[in-house]
Amino acid sequence: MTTHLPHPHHPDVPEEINGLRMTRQRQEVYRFLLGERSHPTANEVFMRIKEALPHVSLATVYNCLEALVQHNAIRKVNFDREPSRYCPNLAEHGHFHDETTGTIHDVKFKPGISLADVLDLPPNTVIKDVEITLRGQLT
Amino acid sequence: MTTHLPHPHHPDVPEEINGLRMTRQRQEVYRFLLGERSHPTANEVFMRIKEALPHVSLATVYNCLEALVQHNAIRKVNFDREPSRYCPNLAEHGHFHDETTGTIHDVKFKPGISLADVLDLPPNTVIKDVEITLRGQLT
DNA sequence: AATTTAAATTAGAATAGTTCTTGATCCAAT
DNA sequence: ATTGGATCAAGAACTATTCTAATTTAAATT
Ligand SMILES: [Mn+2]
Ligand SMILES: [Mn+2]
Ligand SMILES: [Zn+2]
Ligand SMILES: [Zn+2]
Repeated sequence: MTTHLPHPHHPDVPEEINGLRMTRQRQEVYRFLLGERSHPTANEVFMRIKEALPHVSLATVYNCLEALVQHNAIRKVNFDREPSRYCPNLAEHGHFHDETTGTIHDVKFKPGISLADVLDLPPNTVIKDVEITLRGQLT
Repeated sequence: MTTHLPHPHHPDVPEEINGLRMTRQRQEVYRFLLGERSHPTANEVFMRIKEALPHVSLATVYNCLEALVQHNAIRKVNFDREPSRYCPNLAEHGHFHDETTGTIHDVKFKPGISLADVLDLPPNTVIKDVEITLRGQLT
């Protein structure tokens, strides 16, 4: 193993996000996700940032993704038991899985809609997180 | 390996469900799920029906569960990447995960509510399946 | 600037839920 | 009774993810 030169920071990603120090690896992961709307998997992130960081490991990609999720910089989304995917859209939204193409699309809530209006929730329920997944076809 | 005596069918489960022949193993899996509201995992089903079928294998439980799901007799529900759980409630409903107790509760939709009323769906979208998951606390 | 301390990264092993493979067994139809 | 297809059982294989341990990097302290 060779020694590494210090990694310059990328200009368009801040040095810190929500108290998380942005190392070079975290920057590459975060920057790639910001420009992606495809909800890539950890492995897809890994293959992509290897172009900029040939020595990066998959474990580090998992570490970076987890750190970014923990600091609310990105979101982790799951479809059934498929590999987890990662989403840079921090607004509350759902996910539509187009079965024809395999693509995933963000779906916004209509303005002014609250879940309590739609769901028959038990009393004294405090909702911390909501997940809405749709499967179907774009005709 | 010893030879097995023929297994009698259980009186309260039909011989066939939606075209799926109900073997003794499928009957035990199905009958246990019908009486459960806890959304058990495959392993929990396995441990429970072993009491009635000591020779049953975990692979068979997975096979039975998959067959029942495929024939719309039960539903498979996933929470993040936790082990899959199985639900006998065929009505359209969501799942509330109580973080305090770890229990899962079915959540009905309010009558007369359509998803198109709530979500800003792209045009020409045909929804085949919806999944709503809530996480929070029952205070 | 050198030293110390802590955080982050890496490579590979380990984990765990699920699926697959293969041979045995069951069952319906001939 | 025999055949053929479905089902089952046991264990191996698979795979996304997590863990471990050693190294490297960065921050903090002297
Ligand atoms: Mn992946
Ligand atoms: Mn299980
Ligand atoms: Zn998204
Ligand atoms: Zn349910």
